[in-house]
Amino acid sequence: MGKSPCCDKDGLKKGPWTVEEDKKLVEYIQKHGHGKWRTLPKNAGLRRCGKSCRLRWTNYLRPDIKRGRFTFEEEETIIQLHRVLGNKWSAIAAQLPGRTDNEIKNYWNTHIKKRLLKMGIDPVTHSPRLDLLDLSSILTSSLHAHYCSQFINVPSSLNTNGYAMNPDFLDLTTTLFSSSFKSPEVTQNVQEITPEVLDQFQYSLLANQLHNPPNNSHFLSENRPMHSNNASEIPPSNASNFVSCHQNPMSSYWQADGDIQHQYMNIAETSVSVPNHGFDGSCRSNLDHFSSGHHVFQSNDANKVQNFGLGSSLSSPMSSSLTWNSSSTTSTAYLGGCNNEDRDGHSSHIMSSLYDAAPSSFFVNGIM
DNA sequence: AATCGCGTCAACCGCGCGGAG
DNA sequence: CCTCCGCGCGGTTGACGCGAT
Repeated sequence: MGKSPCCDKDGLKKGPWTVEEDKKLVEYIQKHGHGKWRTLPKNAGLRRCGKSCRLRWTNYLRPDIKRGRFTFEEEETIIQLHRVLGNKWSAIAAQLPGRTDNEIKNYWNTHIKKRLLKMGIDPVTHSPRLDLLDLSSILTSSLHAHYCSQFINVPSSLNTNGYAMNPDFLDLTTTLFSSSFKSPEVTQNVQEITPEVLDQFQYSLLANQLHNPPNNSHFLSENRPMHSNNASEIPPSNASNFVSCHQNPMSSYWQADGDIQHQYMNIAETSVSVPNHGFDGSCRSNLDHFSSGHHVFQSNDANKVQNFGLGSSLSSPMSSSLTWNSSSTTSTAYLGGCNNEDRDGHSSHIMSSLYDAAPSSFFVNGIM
């Protein structure tokens, strides 16, 4: 037996609501409360179906509806929750007072989803995928690459807080990629990354960051020796900068792991790999956190990374890391965060946020 | 000025779940 | 149990506005 329609469709109005209809609905609900949606339109004198009335009320007329653009914090929360909950819009909406599931769904589909895709992030799995990366748009900013590669300090316009750009950042990704991605064994759906591509990518990230600085982030540079790691150092001195920038305690946290402090980022994570000086190319990938056969770091050998590709999908990688050792340094790069430490105990951290266009807020802290 | 293409978002539609009888 | 009903959810549609041509 088929389900009976919620109401008789004949003679019922569809389409946009008029001011008059809104008024009738609001007045009725204020007087009698909502619920009984099937009978509500008749009682309220509306030629609409109950479903339409409910939708109009919950998505538009409800007094606690919040209007206006989504804030940074709201967007960040949506991304985080979507990563955990998927397309459970009502569950996500429950965490955002005044926002409706419909509004969040629309905003996701029209803004966030596109932005993630453009950045090479799979909006379903929240994993980095280079095959989704809109290199053309990113490389547009590589017109500035030459400019960016020539300076060490951030231009004065961005240097108001005395923060200087870490020059080593310019070498970071290229070294790792050129050391690790020479294998021809690039599987299907995995895009090979050449040093040239990476050069452009690396510089364009920087260029994009410099030309589109998110209003809530800073370039940071801080010489901070890390001779000892005790509880009092967690979070480290720069963590407060990060947290305050995002004003969302969910967005990052710190964790001690032996001699190295790890900085994690919970919002959609990206793959920012940070090789250090003296890197000898001996890598070890840590795939423990990956729950599917597709992974970002493909390892043919327990101790060496032969391929570094972006897999077709990742299922819920809560965090992932790439660890490598060289004669002088130990580094761990996280998707979304990185921590470097050399033999002398100096550390550097790189964080990326996916809030704006291509990784929008890099936190570059400390250099030996 | 007219047309086209695209982005946005309110509204619709179909489906499924849970409760009542 | 089974059926019906009310409701909520998520996917999709289509009207509208705006910028580009």
